[in-house]
Amino acid sequence: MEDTFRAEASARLREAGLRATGPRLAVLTAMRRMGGHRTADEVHAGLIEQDVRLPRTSVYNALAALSSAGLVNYADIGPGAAVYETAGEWHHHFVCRRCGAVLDVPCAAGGKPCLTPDIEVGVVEEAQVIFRGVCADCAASA
Amino acid sequence: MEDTFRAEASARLREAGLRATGPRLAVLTAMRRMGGHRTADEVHAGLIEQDVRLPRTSVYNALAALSSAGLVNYADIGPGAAVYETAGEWHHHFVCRRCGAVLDVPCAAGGKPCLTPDIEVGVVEEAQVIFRGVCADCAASA
DNA sequence: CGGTAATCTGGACTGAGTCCAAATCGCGAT
DNA sequence: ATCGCGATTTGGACTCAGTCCAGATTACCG
Ligand SMILES: [Mn+2]
Ligand SMILES: [Mn+2]
Ligand SMILES: [Zn+2]
Ligand SMILES: [Zn+2]
Repeated sequence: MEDTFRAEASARLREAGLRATGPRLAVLTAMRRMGGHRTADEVHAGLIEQDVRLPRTSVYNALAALSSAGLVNYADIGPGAAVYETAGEWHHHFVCRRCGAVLDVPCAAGGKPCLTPDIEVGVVEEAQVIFRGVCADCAASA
Repeated sequence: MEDTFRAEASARLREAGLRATGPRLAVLTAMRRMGGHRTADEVHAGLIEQDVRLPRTSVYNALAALSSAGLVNYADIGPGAAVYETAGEWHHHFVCRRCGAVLDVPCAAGGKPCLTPDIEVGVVEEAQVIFRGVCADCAASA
């Protein structure tokens, strides 16, 4: 199970023209174990906790590679804050201005409808939708 | 003209429950003069160039206030990169991964399903859409 | 005009993200 | 299996946008 998981990941990395290296598989495994939205440093800490010693820089490198291979999704949550999550159903994010919570927001039309701007700007590779506001919990306690 | 501009801005700040202070009006004036998408530090530099001495922190404070008053728009362009622009027609942005260019993308008002989440997450105050890819110029020279 | 709370200031600080050159490793070719 | 080379990792230092704080100022109300 763990092995088939790593084998599949390796295959997908190579499909993307990337090498299936130790750090990349380690990061992916850690992310699957931790789940949810994680910052690069949280992933790093998670690895250390499991006695998987890996330089912080390598985590950044691995995340970039995994992201470009489509194995993890990247979400820019605000200045100086980015989170990663294992790639699943495409969705958007809601960020609470008060508590910083990040909530998943299903994409209304399914697929990636937002990938098509109304004007010709170039090759659009991804569209990120971020809702900002106050989450239900914070709104309640105010 | 310059005076009516400042008077209007003052009024709009007060409408938003904010004080019409020197730094805020100075920043807004500088942004109008410079135009386009500007980082906080570019605004700061622009002010210095006009012999308007203002601490960097104050520019950040002013931009936050102007943003919450709706006089300038804020766009999160990537980790550690945010740009501001004088508020006009609401629109989205395309960011080129190669050259970093930021292009305006008109918002097909109402046409984009993603602008309204279809689950209850809380009070949504804004939805930001960021397209990432390779701009036409960069695509041509490759 | 004061009084007062909002805002400004200057400076130090934080920490996510980046950069680089030497060492290592994955993998296609032999 | 083994080799060779280019992709990748590593460790460490570094950058610099953004934040934080406490004392000085200032806008605005009565
Ligand atoms: Mn998510
Ligand atoms: Mn714009
Ligand atoms: Zn919240
Ligand atoms: Zn470009």
